[in-house]
Amino acid sequence: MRDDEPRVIKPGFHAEVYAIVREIPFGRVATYGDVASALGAPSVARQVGWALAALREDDVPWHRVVNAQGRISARGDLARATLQRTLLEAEGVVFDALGCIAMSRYRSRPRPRI
DNA sequence: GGTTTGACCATAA
DNA sequence: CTTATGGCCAAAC
Repeated sequence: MRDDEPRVIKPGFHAEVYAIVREIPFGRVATYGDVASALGAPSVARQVGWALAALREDDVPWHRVVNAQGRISARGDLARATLQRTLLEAEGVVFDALGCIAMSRYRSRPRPRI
């Protein structure tokens, strides 16, 4: 094990986040706020993003999580943003000319975990 | 311990 | 359209 990288020793919050994200159906998306709400804390959207940024597992469909505008939020990481879009399109999710997803169609409300 | 940061959100200008 | 601001809270430093 390497300890030169941030690693989750004792998954607490992130484990919950990952559990929610894993529940998002194929071809559907959820917002950071939706995931946060499913955790019972609508205001922890930032931490959801933080948790996904720290994600190192490959069994979590992180690409199905977008921001409230239906756009990809990868900040400076362009490679990740491109990958996310590619993965979503592979699931049949369509982006418009502005790079937005029609949330009214694809949005999925995660089942509350509380 | 306090401070900073962040894949957010809503609102205002 | 862009930029700014306040709020939120976990993790990293």
